[in-house]
Amino acid sequence: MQNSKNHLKTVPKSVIKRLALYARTLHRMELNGIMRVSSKTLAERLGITPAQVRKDLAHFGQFGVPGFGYRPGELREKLRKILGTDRMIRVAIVGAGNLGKALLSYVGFRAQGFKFVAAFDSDQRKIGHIINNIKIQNIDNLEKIILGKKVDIAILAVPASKAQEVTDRLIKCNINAILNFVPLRLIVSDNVKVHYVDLAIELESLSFYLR
Amino acid sequence: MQNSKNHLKTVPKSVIKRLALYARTLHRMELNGIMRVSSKTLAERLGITPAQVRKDLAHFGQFGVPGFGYRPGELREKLRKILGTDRMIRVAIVGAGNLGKALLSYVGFRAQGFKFVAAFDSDQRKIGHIINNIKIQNIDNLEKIILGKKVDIAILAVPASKAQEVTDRLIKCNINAILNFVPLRLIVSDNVKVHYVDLAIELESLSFYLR
DNA sequence: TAGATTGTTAATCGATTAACAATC
DNA sequence: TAGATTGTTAATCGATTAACAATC
Repeated sequence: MQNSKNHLKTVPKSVIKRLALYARTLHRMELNGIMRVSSKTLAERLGITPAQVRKDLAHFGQFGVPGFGYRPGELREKLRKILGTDRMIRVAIVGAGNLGKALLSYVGFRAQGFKFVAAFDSDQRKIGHIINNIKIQNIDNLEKIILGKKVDIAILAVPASKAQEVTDRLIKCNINAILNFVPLRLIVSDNVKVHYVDLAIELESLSFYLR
Repeated sequence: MQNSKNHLKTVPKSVIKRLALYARTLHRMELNGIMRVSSKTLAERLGITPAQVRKDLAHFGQFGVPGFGYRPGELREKLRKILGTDRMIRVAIVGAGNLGKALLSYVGFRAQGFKFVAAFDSDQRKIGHIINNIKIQNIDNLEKIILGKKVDIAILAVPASKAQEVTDRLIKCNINAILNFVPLRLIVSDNVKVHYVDLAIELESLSFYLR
């Protein structure tokens, strides 16, 4: 019950996201030389309850010392192992429009241990350009290049009309994790994990709260 | 109980997001000439249950015809009224780095009835540039310009070190809806609504699912 | 009318919070 | 040891799903 792999089905996505938030916060504490943190302190920083912090961690084992709390560096290391971010994660991006290009040079990704290893587009005017040291390649060569580069995660930022077709091709290349920016539900088999980032929906739902 | 304004506190954010998804799906159906849709069909398109569709709508009133279903155009109009997207929403963006610039030209926003009316940066090399017809202005003039432009929503895409300060200034200009791309919890009063889009966390939590 | 599908209530499921014995 | 905080169980809360009478 210690190993994350047993939990693929049972641990809710919301818990996983919070684990990543804990890891980030712990990192900042580490950089500030903090040697000790309680679930109470960590929770305060994130606007949640201490019980939730402890409950989330309990999915994966015991990481604290009763009466003391947690050691930031230690806990962060364990969270990174659980999340699988204790190694470099190799990312390919499909679609080098404005959004794709911005993601390609997003410094937040590099800081967190992600590395772009390939970028694709179908537009001749974009192919060959180099952004953040990555050459934009012809999407016709997707399969050949992806299979050679050991890609872990694909980011999808293509026009909606191409999204499903590109997804199918990615999956044939054994990609089973996709971060999808296309406002469309992708049809994939159960072993493929898709996270949706829907920028328009975020804005639209905000407008509900305008006084 | 019909008016969305009464529900600001009681309707969960997840419901509001689904309403926006319903509106989008209904729009596509409309464009395809579909004159009638059941909660079952709508739910299938979105991968949820028909009961959830009906329950979500029930927060705001009765929109369907028993034995018949819903008229896409009609329901979409009502959802847009509830969401407040039946008018042009005016958006300002603070931070014109790669991400900011990409958002500024993101066509998905225009399609949904959002309009950028101002963009800001502190970098002299960016100030004065025009992107998507919007001139990037000196952030020193934030207050003056925002107050003149009736901004509804601000998008935050500045470096983490500036995020809280910029937020405080936006709120002083009566902005009470912020779409925040900075990986940091913003401190705001209760009447201000912040939606977080945390790109690094999305990627990190995906890596958990890598087989 | 018969069939279909709504709106709504009740049942279920899951996630969050509270409480506390264990323990450093 | 006394105080603090964990890990975990039980209680609460909220959201999702099922069921069905109402009704077009």
